[in-house]
Amino acid sequence: MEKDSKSIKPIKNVPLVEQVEDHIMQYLKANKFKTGDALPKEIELAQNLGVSRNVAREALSRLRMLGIIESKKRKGMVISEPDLLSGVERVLDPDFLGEGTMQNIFELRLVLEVGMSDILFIRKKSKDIDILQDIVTRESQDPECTDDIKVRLAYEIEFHSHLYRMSRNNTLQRFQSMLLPVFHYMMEQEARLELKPKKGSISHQDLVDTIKNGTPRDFRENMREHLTPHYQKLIRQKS
Amino acid sequence: MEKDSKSIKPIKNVPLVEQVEDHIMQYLKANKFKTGDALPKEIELAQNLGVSRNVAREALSRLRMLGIIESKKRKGMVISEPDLLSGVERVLDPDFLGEGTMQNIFELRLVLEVGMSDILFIRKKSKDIDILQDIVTRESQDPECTDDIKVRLAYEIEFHSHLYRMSRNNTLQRFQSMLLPVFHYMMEQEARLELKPKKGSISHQDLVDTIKNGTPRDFRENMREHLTPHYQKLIRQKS
DNA sequence: GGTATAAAATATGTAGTACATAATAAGCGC
DNA sequence: GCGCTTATTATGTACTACATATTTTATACC
Repeated sequence: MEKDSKSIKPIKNVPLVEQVEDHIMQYLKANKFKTGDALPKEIELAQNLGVSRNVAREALSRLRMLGIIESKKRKGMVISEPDLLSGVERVLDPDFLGEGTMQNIFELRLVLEVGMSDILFIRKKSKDIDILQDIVTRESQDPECTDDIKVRLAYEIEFHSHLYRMSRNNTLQRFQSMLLPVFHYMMEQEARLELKPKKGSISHQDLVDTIKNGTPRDFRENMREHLTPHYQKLIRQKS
Repeated sequence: MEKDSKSIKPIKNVPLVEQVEDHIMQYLKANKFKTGDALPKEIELAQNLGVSRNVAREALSRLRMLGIIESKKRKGMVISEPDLLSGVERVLDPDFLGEGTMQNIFELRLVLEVGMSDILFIRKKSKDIDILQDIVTRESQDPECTDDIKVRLAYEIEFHSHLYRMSRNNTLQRFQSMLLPVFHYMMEQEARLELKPKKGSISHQDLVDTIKNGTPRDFRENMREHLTPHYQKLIRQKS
Protein backbone atom coordinates (compact mmCIF):
# COMPACT_ATOMS: atom_id res chain seq x y z
CA MET A 1 0.00 0.00 0.00
CA GLU A 2 2.68 2.44 0.93
CA LYS A 3 4.60 3.62 -2.00
CA ASP A 4 8.30 3.38 -2.28
CA SER A 5 9.78 6.78 -2.81
CA LYS A 6 13.22 5.25 -2.91
CA SER A 7 12.89 4.73 -6.61
CA ILE A 8 15.27 6.90 -8.49
CA LYS A 9 13.92 9.91 -10.26
CA PRO A 10 16.71 12.43 -10.38
CA ILE A 11 15.04 14.79 -12.76
CA LYS A 12 16.49 17.84 -11.13
CA ASN A 13 15.37 20.35 -13.66
CA VAL A 14 12.42 21.32 -11.51
CA PRO A 15 13.13 22.77 -8.10
CA LEU A 16 12.95 20.32 -5.27
CA VAL A 17 10.22 22.23 -3.49
CA GLU A 18 8.03 21.92 -6.52
CA GLN A 19 8.66 18.22 -6.79
CA VAL A 20 7.82 17.75 -3.14
CA GLU A 21 4.73 19.85 -3.55
CA ASP A 22 3.58 17.66 -6.40
CA HIS A 23 4.46 14.50 -4.55
CA ILE A 24 2.45 15.52 -1.55
CA MET A 25 -0.55 16.40 -3.68
CA GLN A 26 -0.25 13.13 -5.51
CA TYR A 27 0.00 11.32 -2.22
CA LEU A 28 -3.09 13.03 -0.88
CA LYS A 29 -5.06 12.28 -4.00
CA ALA A 30 -3.88 8.69 -4.27
CA ASN A 31 -4.92 7.98 -0.72
CA LYS A 32 -8.17 9.83 -1.16
CA PHE A 33 -7.66 12.24 1.67
CA LYS A 34 -10.87 13.99 2.56
CA THR A 35 -11.56 17.19 4.40
CA GLY A 36 -10.60 16.87 8.03
CA ASP A 37 -8.21 13.98 7.58
CA ALA A 38 -4.90 14.32 9.33
CA LEU A 39 -1.68 14.42 7.39
CA PRO A 40 1.49 12.70 8.51
CA LYS A 41 3.70 14.96 10.53
CA GLU A 42 6.07 16.99 8.50
CA ILE A 43 9.06 15.14 9.88
CA GLU A 44 7.73 11.89 8.54
CA LEU A 45 6.79 13.44 5.23
CA ALA A 46 10.26 14.85 4.90
CA GLN A 47 11.92 11.56 5.73
CA ASN A 48 9.68 9.53 3.44
CA LEU A 49 10.37 11.92 0.61
CA GLY A 50 14.05 11.94 1.37
CA VAL A 51 14.26 15.68 1.78
CA SER A 52 14.98 18.00 4.63
CA ARG A 53 12.21 19.20 6.83
CA ASN A 54 12.89 22.65 5.53
CA VAL A 55 11.96 21.78 1.99
CA ALA A 56 8.94 19.83 3.11
CA ARG A 57 7.80 22.82 5.10
CA GLU A 58 8.14 25.10 2.10
CA ALA A 59 5.94 22.84 0.07
CA LEU A 60 3.43 22.53 2.88
CA SER A 61 3.49 26.28 3.30
CA ARG A 62 2.37 26.62 -0.28
CA LEU A 63 -0.48 24.21 0.23
CA ARG A 64 -1.35 26.10 3.37
CA MET A 65 -1.51 29.32 1.42
CA LEU A 66 -3.85 27.75 -1.07
CA GLY A 67 -6.09 26.69 1.76
CA ILE A 68 -5.63 23.01 1.03
CA ILE A 69 -4.28 22.26 4.46
CA GLU A 70 -4.46 23.83 7.89
CA SER A 71 -2.11 23.24 10.73
CA LYS A 72 -2.40 23.66 14.46
CA LYS A 73 0.22 23.63 17.06
CA ARG A 74 0.07 20.17 18.44
CA LYS A 75 -2.75 18.66 16.51
CA GLY A 76 -0.81 18.46 13.27
CA MET A 77 -2.08 19.20 9.82
CA VAL A 78 -5.48 18.45 8.37
CA ILE A 79 -6.97 18.70 4.94
CA SER A 80 -9.04 21.82 4.50
CA GLU A 81 -11.59 22.90 1.96
CA PRO A 82 -10.36 25.77 -0.12
CA ASP A 83 -12.43 27.62 -2.57
CA LEU A 84 -10.85 28.27 -5.88
CA LEU A 85 -9.32 31.62 -5.20
CA SER A 86 -8.61 31.59 -1.52
CA GLY A 87 -5.09 32.54 -0.72
CA VAL A 88 -4.37 33.86 -4.13
CA GLU A 89 -6.37 37.02 -3.96
CA ARG A 90 -4.38 38.26 -1.00
CA VAL A 91 -1.17 38.30 -2.94
CA LEU A 92 -2.12 38.75 -6.52
CA ASP A 93 -1.88 42.40 -7.33
CA PRO A 94 -2.41 44.27 -10.58
CA ASP A 95 0.92 45.98 -10.12
CA PHE A 96 2.53 42.74 -11.09
CA LEU A 97 0.27 41.71 -13.91
CA GLY A 98 1.45 42.36 -17.41
CA GLU A 99 -0.43 44.49 -19.89
CA GLY A 100 -1.64 41.41 -21.70
CA THR A 101 -3.05 39.80 -18.60
CA MET A 102 -4.76 43.00 -17.63
CA GLN A 103 -6.36 43.07 -21.01
CA ASN A 104 -7.45 39.46 -20.58
CA ILE A 105 -8.99 40.23 -17.25
CA PHE A 106 -10.82 43.19 -18.60
CA GLU A 107 -12.32 41.03 -21.30
CA LEU A 108 -13.19 38.47 -18.70
CA ARG A 109 -15.20 41.06 -16.90
CA LEU A 110 -17.16 41.85 -20.03
CA VAL A 111 -17.82 38.16 -20.55
CA LEU A 112 -18.97 37.61 -17.00
CA GLU A 113 -21.36 40.50 -16.79
CA VAL A 114 -23.05 39.68 -20.05
CA GLY A 115 -23.18 36.01 -19.23
CA MET A 116 -24.48 36.09 -15.72
CA SER A 117 -27.91 37.31 -16.58
CA ASP A 118 -29.74 34.04 -16.02
CA ILE A 119 -28.04 33.44 -12.71
CA LEU A 120 -29.12 36.88 -11.59
CA PHE A 121 -32.72 36.24 -12.48
CA ILE A 122 -32.71 32.92 -10.68
CA ARG A 123 -31.23 34.38 -7.51
CA LYS A 124 -32.55 37.93 -7.46
CA LYS A 125 -34.51 39.12 -4.49
CA SER A 126 -36.65 42.21 -4.26
CA LYS A 127 -34.19 43.66 -1.82
CA ASP A 128 -31.44 43.44 -4.44
CA ILE A 129 -33.48 45.51 -6.81
CA ASP A 130 -34.08 48.06 -4.08
CA ILE A 131 -30.37 48.31 -3.52
CA LEU A 132 -29.65 48.73 -7.20
CA GLN A 133 -32.36 51.32 -7.49
CA ASP A 134 -30.91 53.17 -4.55
CA ILE A 135 -27.50 53.29 -6.17
CA VAL A 136 -28.93 54.55 -9.43
CA THR A 137 -31.02 57.17 -7.68
CA ARG A 138 -28.08 58.48 -5.73
CA GLU A 139 -26.05 58.49 -8.89
CA SER A 140 -28.59 60.49 -10.83
CA GLN A 141 -29.00 63.04 -8.08
CA ASP A 142 -25.32 63.51 -7.45
CA PRO A 143 -24.22 66.82 -8.98
CA GLU A 144 -20.59 65.77 -8.99
CA CYS A 145 -21.37 62.85 -11.18
CA THR A 146 -21.07 64.71 -14.44
CA ASP A 147 -17.94 66.58 -13.48
CA ASP A 148 -15.77 64.27 -11.46
CA ILE A 149 -14.80 61.15 -13.25
CA LYS A 150 -13.77 59.55 -9.97
CA VAL A 151 -17.24 59.90 -8.59
CA ARG A 152 -18.77 58.46 -11.69
CA LEU A 153 -16.39 55.54 -11.54
CA ALA A 154 -17.31 54.92 -7.93
CA TYR A 155 -20.99 54.63 -8.81
CA GLU A 156 -20.14 52.44 -11.75
CA ILE A 157 -18.23 50.06 -9.55
CA GLU A 158 -20.80 50.07 -6.80
CA PHE A 159 -23.53 49.20 -9.24
CA HIS A 160 -21.75 46.42 -11.02
CA SER A 161 -20.34 45.02 -7.81
CA HIS A 162 -23.79 44.47 -6.48
CA LEU A 163 -24.65 42.50 -9.56
CA TYR A 164 -21.90 40.06 -8.70
CA ARG A 165 -23.15 39.92 -5.15
CA MET A 166 -26.61 39.13 -6.41
CA SER A 167 -25.28 36.03 -8.12
CA ARG A 168 -24.84 34.46 -4.68
CA ASN A 169 -21.90 32.73 -6.23
CA ASN A 170 -19.06 33.17 -3.85
CA THR A 171 -16.38 32.24 -6.33
CA LEU A 172 -17.74 34.75 -8.78
CA GLN A 173 -17.82 37.46 -6.15
CA ARG A 174 -14.29 36.87 -4.99
CA PHE A 175 -13.16 36.79 -8.53
CA GLN A 176 -14.70 40.16 -9.08
CA SER A 177 -13.11 41.60 -5.97
CA MET A 178 -9.79 40.38 -7.33
CA LEU A 179 -10.51 42.02 -10.62
CA LEU A 180 -11.65 45.28 -9.15
CA PRO A 181 -8.27 46.99 -9.04
CA VAL A 182 -7.58 45.92 -12.57
CA PHE A 183 -10.96 47.19 -13.60
CA HIS A 184 -10.16 50.45 -11.93
CA TYR A 185 -6.92 50.77 -13.80
CA MET A 186 -8.35 49.97 -17.19
CA MET A 187 -11.29 52.26 -16.71
CA GLU A 188 -9.11 55.17 -15.74
CA GLN A 189 -6.95 54.55 -18.72
CA GLU A 190 -9.94 54.54 -20.99
CA ALA A 191 -11.33 57.63 -19.34
CA ARG A 192 -8.07 59.45 -19.88
CA LEU A 193 -8.02 58.65 -23.53
CA GLU A 194 -11.47 59.88 -24.31
CA LEU A 195 -12.73 62.56 -22.02
CA LYS A 196 -16.28 62.15 -23.11
CA PRO A 197 -18.35 59.99 -20.78
CA LYS A 198 -19.02 57.78 -23.76
CA LYS A 199 -21.83 55.98 -22.10
CA GLY A 200 -23.68 53.29 -23.89
CA SER A 201 -27.23 53.86 -24.92
CA ILE A 202 -28.39 51.77 -21.99
CA SER A 203 -28.14 53.40 -18.59
CA HIS A 204 -27.93 51.86 -15.18
CA GLN A 205 -31.53 52.85 -14.68
CA ASP A 206 -32.47 50.90 -17.78
CA LEU A 207 -30.67 47.88 -16.41
CA VAL A 208 -32.54 48.11 -13.13
CA ASP A 209 -35.83 48.35 -14.94
CA THR A 210 -34.92 45.35 -17.03
CA ILE A 211 -33.92 43.17 -14.13
CA LYS A 212 -37.12 44.20 -12.42
CA ASN A 213 -39.59 43.62 -15.18
CA GLY A 214 -37.72 42.09 -18.09
CA THR A 215 -36.41 38.70 -19.01
CA PRO A 216 -32.92 37.26 -18.65
CA ARG A 217 -32.53 37.67 -22.35
CA ASP A 218 -33.48 41.33 -22.24
CA PHE A 219 -31.05 41.97 -19.44
CA ARG A 220 -28.27 40.15 -21.24
CA GLU A 221 -28.69 42.18 -24.37
CA ASN A 222 -29.10 45.42 -22.47
CA MET A 223 -25.96 44.72 -20.52
CA ARG A 224 -24.18 44.03 -23.75
CA GLU A 225 -25.40 47.34 -25.02
CA HIS A 226 -24.42 49.08 -21.82
CA LEU A 227 -20.88 47.78 -22.23
CA THR A 228 -20.66 48.74 -25.88
CA PRO A 229 -17.99 51.40 -25.41
CA HIS A 230 -15.65 48.79 -24.00
CA TYR A 231 -16.44 46.30 -26.70
CA GLN A 232 -15.72 48.90 -29.32
CA LYS A 233 -12.31 49.27 -27.85
CA LEU A 234 -11.75 45.56 -28.43
CA ILE A 235 -12.90 45.82 -31.99
CA ARG A 236 -10.56 48.70 -32.64
CA GLN A 237 -7.68 46.74 -31.19
CA LYS A 238 -8.36 43.89 -33.53
CA SER A 239 -7.46 45.89 -36.58
CA MET B 1 14.96 36.59 18.34
CA GLU B 2 14.50 38.39 21.60
CA LYS B 3 11.01 39.03 22.70
CA ASP B 4 9.98 42.50 23.64
CA SER B 5 7.86 42.34 26.71
CA LYS B 6 7.06 46.02 26.74
CA SER B 7 4.95 46.12 23.62
CA ILE B 8 1.83 44.06 23.71
CA LYS B 9 1.72 42.78 20.19
CA PRO B 10 -1.90 42.72 19.15
CA ILE B 11 -3.08 39.26 18.41
CA LYS B 12 -0.42 37.27 16.76
CA ASN B 13 -2.67 34.61 15.42
CA VAL B 14 -1.52 35.41 11.92
CA PRO B 15 1.40 33.17 11.09
CA LEU B 16 4.71 34.87 10.70
CA VAL B 17 5.15 33.59 7.18
CA GLU B 18 1.97 35.31 6.15
CA GLN B 19 3.03 38.57 7.72
CA VAL B 20 6.35 38.39 5.97
CA GLU B 21 4.65 37.55 2.73
CA ASP B 22 2.46 40.62 3.05
CA HIS B 23 5.36 42.79 4.07
CA ILE B 24 7.36 41.78 1.06
CA MET B 25 4.45 42.44 -1.26
CA GLN B 26 3.88 45.78 0.36
CA TYR B 27 7.55 46.56 0.01
CA LEU B 28 7.56 45.65 -3.64
CA LYS B 29 4.50 47.74 -4.32
CA ALA B 30 5.67 50.72 -2.31
CA ASN B 31 8.94 50.82 -4.19
CA LYS B 32 7.21 50.28 -7.49
CA PHE B 33 9.15 47.22 -8.47
CA LYS B 34 8.73 46.43 -12.13
CA THR B 35 9.25 43.27 -14.09
CA GLY B 36 12.92 42.37 -14.23
CA ASP B 37 13.94 44.40 -11.20
CA ALA B 38 16.18 42.60 -8.75
CA LEU B 39 15.07 41.96 -5.21
CA PRO B 40 17.37 42.23 -2.22
CA LYS B 41 19.00 38.96 -1.34
CA GLU B 42 16.98 36.84 0.96
CA ILE B 43 19.48 37.23 3.76
CA GLU B 44 18.99 40.97 3.73
CA LEU B 45 15.25 40.65 3.47
CA ALA B 46 15.24 38.32 6.45
CA GLN B 47 17.43 40.61 8.51
CA ASN B 48 15.48 43.73 7.62
CA LEU B 49 12.26 42.02 8.56
CA GLY B 50 13.75 40.62 11.71
CA VAL B 51 13.00 37.02 10.86
CA SER B 52 15.04 33.99 10.07
CA ARG B 53 16.08 33.26 6.56
CA ASN B 54 13.91 30.21 6.75
CA VAL B 55 10.73 32.16 7.19
CA ALA B 56 11.71 34.63 4.54
CA ARG B 57 12.34 31.78 2.18
CA GLU B 58 8.93 30.29 2.84
CA ALA B 59 7.28 33.57 2.00
CA LEU B 60 9.41 33.97 -1.10
CA SER B 61 8.62 30.41 -2.07
CA ARG B 62 4.96 31.32 -2.10
CA LEU B 63 5.57 34.31 -4.30
CA ARG B 64 7.66 32.11 -6.51
CA MET B 65 4.80 29.68 -6.82
CA LEU B 66 2.51 32.47 -7.86
CA GLY B 67 4.96 33.47 -10.52
CA ILE B 68 5.57 36.87 -9.00
CA ILE B 69 9.28 36.30 -8.63
CA GLU B 70 11.87 34.08 -10.21
CA SER B 71 15.23 33.21 -8.78
CA LYS B 72 18.46 32.01 -10.27
CA LYS B 73 21.43 30.59 -8.61
CA ARG B 74 23.78 33.46 -8.32
CA LYS B 75 21.87 36.23 -9.98
CA GLY B 76 19.38 36.56 -7.18
CA MET B 77 15.67 37.11 -7.48
CA VAL B 78 13.83 39.23 -9.98
CA ILE B 79 10.26 40.32 -10.38
CA SER B 80 8.42 38.22 -12.89
CA GLU B 81 5.17 38.64 -14.76
CA PRO B 82 2.59 36.13 -13.65
CA ASP B 83 -0.71 35.70 -15.25
CA LEU B 84 -3.63 35.44 -12.97
CA LEU B 85 -3.78 31.72 -12.57
CA SER B 86 -0.21 30.62 -12.96
CA GLY B 87 0.92 28.45 -10.14
CA VAL B 88 -2.54 27.85 -8.86
CA GLU B 89 -3.73 25.53 -11.54
CA ARG B 90 -0.94 23.08 -10.86
CA VAL B 91 -2.03 22.45 -7.35
CA LEU B 92 -5.70 23.20 -7.23
CA ASP B 93 -7.53 19.97 -7.68
CA PRO B 94 -11.23 19.20 -7.69
CA ASP B 95 -10.63 16.46 -5.17
CA PHE B 96 -10.14 19.14 -2.59
CA LEU B 97 -12.90 21.50 -3.57
CA GLY B 98 -16.09 21.42 -1.57
CA GLU B 99 -19.44 20.66 -3.09
CA GLY B 100 -20.38 24.32 -2.90
CA THR B 101 -17.31 25.48 -4.74
CA MET B 102 -17.83 22.85 -7.41
CA GLN B 103 -21.31 24.16 -7.88
CA ASN B 104 -19.98 27.70 -8.13
CA ILE B 105 -17.49 26.68 -10.75
CA PHE B 106 -20.09 24.92 -12.76
CA GLU B 107 -22.20 28.04 -12.77
CA LEU B 108 -19.17 30.02 -13.74
CA ARG B 109 -18.81 27.87 -16.78
CA LEU B 110 -22.36 28.58 -17.83
CA VAL B 111 -21.80 32.27 -17.37
CA LEU B 112 -18.58 32.28 -19.38
CA GLU B 113 -19.87 30.36 -22.35
CA VAL B 114 -22.96 32.47 -22.71
CA GLY B 115 -21.05 35.67 -22.15
CA MET B 116 -18.11 35.15 -24.46
CA SER B 117 -20.07 35.39 -27.66
CA ASP B 118 -18.91 38.83 -28.70
CA ILE B 119 -15.29 38.01 -28.03
CA LEU B 120 -15.61 34.94 -30.20
CA PHE B 121 -17.01 36.92 -33.08
CA ILE B 122 -14.27 39.49 -32.80
CA ARG B 123 -11.50 36.91 -32.79
CA LYS B 124 -12.90 34.10 -34.88
CA LYS B 125 -10.98 32.92 -37.89
CA SER B 126 -12.25 30.75 -40.69
CA LYS B 127 -9.95 28.01 -39.53
CA ASP B 128 -11.68 27.96 -36.16
CA ILE B 129 -14.97 27.34 -37.81
CA ASP B 130 -13.44 24.52 -39.83
CA ILE B 131 -12.18 22.94 -36.66
CA LEU B 132 -15.54 23.22 -34.96
CA GLN B 133 -17.24 21.81 -38.02
CA ASP B 134 -14.84 18.93 -38.03
CA ILE B 135 -15.62 18.10 -34.42
CA VAL B 136 -19.33 18.21 -35.04
CA THR B 137 -19.04 16.09 -38.16
CA ARG B 138 -17.04 13.46 -36.36
CA GLU B 139 -19.50 13.55 -33.54
CA SER B 140 -22.50 13.05 -35.76
CA GLN B 141 -20.89 10.17 -37.62
CA ASP B 142 -19.66 8.39 -34.54
CA PRO B 143 -21.88 5.38 -33.87
CA GLU B 144 -20.75 5.14 -30.27
CA CYS B 145 -21.99 8.60 -29.61
CA THR B 146 -25.51 7.60 -28.78
CA ASP B 147 -24.54 4.65 -26.66
CA ASP B 148 -21.46 5.56 -24.73
CA ILE B 149 -21.89 8.52 -22.51
CA LYS B 150 -18.13 8.83 -22.15
CA VAL B 151 -17.74 9.30 -25.87
CA ARG B 152 -20.45 11.89 -25.96
CA LEU B 153 -18.84 13.73 -23.10
CA ALA B 154 -15.52 13.71 -24.91
CA TYR B 155 -17.05 15.41 -27.93
CA GLU B 156 -18.84 17.84 -25.70
CA ILE B 157 -15.63 18.84 -24.05
CA GLU B 158 -13.67 19.00 -27.27
CA PHE B 159 -16.22 21.29 -28.81
CA HIS B 160 -16.56 23.69 -25.93
CA SER B 161 -12.84 23.70 -25.28
CA HIS B 162 -12.20 25.02 -28.73
CA LEU B 163 -14.58 27.85 -28.09
CA TYR B 164 -12.39 28.96 -25.22
CA ARG B 165 -9.37 28.63 -27.42
CA MET B 166 -11.02 30.80 -30.03
CA SER B 167 -11.29 33.60 -27.53
CA ARG B 168 -7.52 34.02 -27.77
CA ASN B 169 -7.75 35.03 -24.16
CA ASN B 170 -5.09 33.13 -22.37
CA THR B 171 -6.49 33.71 -18.91
CA LEU B 172 -9.85 32.46 -20.04
CA GLN B 173 -8.33 29.37 -21.58
CA ARG B 174 -6.30 28.46 -18.56
CA PHE B 175 -9.30 29.03 -16.42
CA GLN B 176 -11.21 26.60 -18.51
CA SER B 177 -8.49 24.00 -18.32
CA MET B 178 -8.61 24.36 -14.56
CA LEU B 179 -12.32 23.91 -14.62
CA LEU B 180 -12.26 20.94 -16.89
CA PRO B 181 -12.00 18.25 -14.23
CA VAL B 182 -14.76 19.88 -12.27
CA PHE B 183 -16.83 20.08 -15.38
CA HIS B 184 -16.20 16.42 -15.93
CA TYR B 185 -17.29 15.54 -12.46
CA MET B 186 -20.48 17.57 -12.55
CA MET B 187 -21.42 16.30 -15.98
CA GLU B 188 -21.00 12.71 -14.98
CA GLN B 189 -23.06 13.33 -11.93
CA GLU B 190 -25.79 14.86 -14.00
CA ALA B 191 -25.58 12.08 -16.51
CA ARG B 192 -25.98 9.50 -13.78
CA LEU B 193 -29.06 11.15 -12.44
CA GLU B 194 -30.90 11.35 -15.72
CA LEU B 195 -29.91 8.72 -18.19
CA LYS B 196 -31.56 10.50 -21.05
CA PRO B 197 -29.18 12.62 -23.10
CA LYS B 198 -31.42 15.54 -22.30
CA LYS B 199 -29.95 17.70 -24.96
CA GLY B 200 -31.09 21.21 -25.46
CA SER B 201 -32.98 22.10 -28.56
CA ILE B 202 -29.86 23.67 -30.02
CA SER B 203 -27.20 21.27 -31.21
CA HIS B 204 -23.52 21.78 -31.70
CA GLN B 205 -24.17 21.94 -35.41
CA ASP B 206 -26.60 24.77 -34.84
CA LEU B 207 -23.96 26.60 -32.86
CA VAL B 208 -21.44 26.20 -35.64
CA ASP B 209 -23.90 27.51 -38.17
CA THR B 210 -24.62 30.46 -35.96
CA ILE B 211 -21.03 31.39 -35.39
CA LYS B 212 -20.49 31.09 -39.10
CA ASN B 213 -23.40 33.09 -40.39
CA GLY B 214 -25.18 34.58 -37.42
CA THR B 215 -24.61 37.49 -35.09
CA PRO B 216 -23.04 37.57 -31.65
CA ARG B 217 -26.48 37.99 -30.25
CA ASP B 218 -27.78 34.93 -32.05
CA PHE B 219 -24.90 32.86 -30.82
CA ARG B 220 -25.36 34.08 -27.29
CA GLU B 221 -28.98 33.12 -27.20
CA ASN B 222 -28.38 29.82 -28.93
CA MET B 223 -25.66 28.94 -26.49
CA ARG B 224 -28.02 29.80 -23.69
CA GLU B 225 -30.54 27.49 -25.24
CA HIS B 226 -27.94 24.79 -25.73
CA LEU B 227 -27.13 24.92 -22.04
CA THR B 228 -30.75 24.87 -20.96
CA PRO B 229 -30.59 21.45 -19.30
CA HIS B 230 -27.94 22.73 -16.93
CA TYR B 231 -29.78 25.91 -16.22
CA GLN B 232 -32.88 23.95 -15.39
CA LYS B 233 -30.91 22.14 -12.78
CA LEU B 234 -30.10 25.48 -11.18
CA ILE B 235 -33.72 26.48 -11.22
CA ARG B 236 -34.72 23.25 -9.58
CA GLN B 237 -32.12 23.74 -6.90
CA LYS B 238 -33.48 27.14 -6.10
CA SER B 239 -36.75 25.76 -4.80
C1' DG C 1 48.61 40.82 -25.69
C1' DG C 2 45.01 37.50 -26.10
C1' DT C 3 42.86 33.30 -25.16
C1' DA C 4 42.01 29.43 -22.32
C1' DT C 5 41.63 27.53 -18.05
C1' DA C 6 41.51 27.58 -13.12
C1' DA C 7 40.17 29.72 -8.84
C1' DA C 8 37.47 32.77 -5.99
C1' DA C 9 33.30 34.94 -4.89
C1' DT C 10 28.38 35.10 -4.37
C1' DA C 11 23.39 34.20 -3.92
C1' DT C 12 20.25 30.64 -3.99
C1' DG C 13 19.28 25.64 -2.78
C1' DT C 14 19.38 21.93 0.70
C1' DA C 15 20.37 19.70 5.13
C1' DG C 16 20.53 19.44 9.90
C1' DT C 17 20.13 20.91 14.70
C1' DA C 18 18.23 23.34 18.45
C1' DC C 19 14.82 25.54 20.83
C1' DA C 20 10.10 28.15 21.36
C1' DT C 21 5.23 27.74 21.47
C1' DA C 22 0.86 25.93 22.10
C1' DA C 23 -2.19 22.30 23.03
C1' DT C 24 -3.00 17.99 24.82
C1' DA C 25 -2.27 14.13 27.95
C1' DA C 26 -0.46 12.27 32.13
C1' DG C 27 0.58 12.42 36.74
C1' DC C 28 -0.26 13.68 41.48
C1' DG C 29 -1.55 15.65 45.76
C1' DC C 30 -5.77 16.37 48.12
C1' DG D 1 -13.17 13.29 41.19
C1' DC D 2 -10.98 18.16 41.16
C1' DG D 3 -7.44 21.26 40.34
C1' DC D 4 -2.87 21.81 39.73
C1' DT D 5 1.65 20.82 37.76
C1' DT D 6 4.43 18.44 34.60
C1' DA D 7 5.55 15.72 30.53
C1' DT D 8 4.71 15.07 25.70
C1' DT D 9 4.12 16.18 21.05
C1' DA D 10 3.87 18.52 16.48
C1' DT D 11 4.24 22.84 14.54
C1' DG D 12 6.77 27.43 14.48
C1' DT D 13 11.14 29.91 14.42
C1' DA D 14 16.12 30.53 14.44
C1' DC D 15 20.67 29.44 13.27
C1' DT D 16 24.53 27.12 11.03
C1' DA D 17 26.78 24.67 7.51
C1' DC D 18 27.43 23.17 3.15
C1' DA D 19 26.05 22.24 -1.97
C1' DT D 20 25.32 24.17 -6.44
C1' DA D 21 25.51 27.08 -10.09
C1' DT D 22 27.11 31.23 -12.23
C1' DT D 23 29.73 35.26 -12.66
C1' DT D 24 34.14 37.52 -11.93
C1' DT D 25 38.72 37.49 -11.31
C1' DA D 26 43.16 35.61 -11.61
C1' DT D 27 46.62 32.94 -13.63
C1' DA D 28 49.11 30.36 -17.12
C1' DC D 29 50.42 29.59 -21.53
C1' DC D 30 51.24 30.51 -26.32
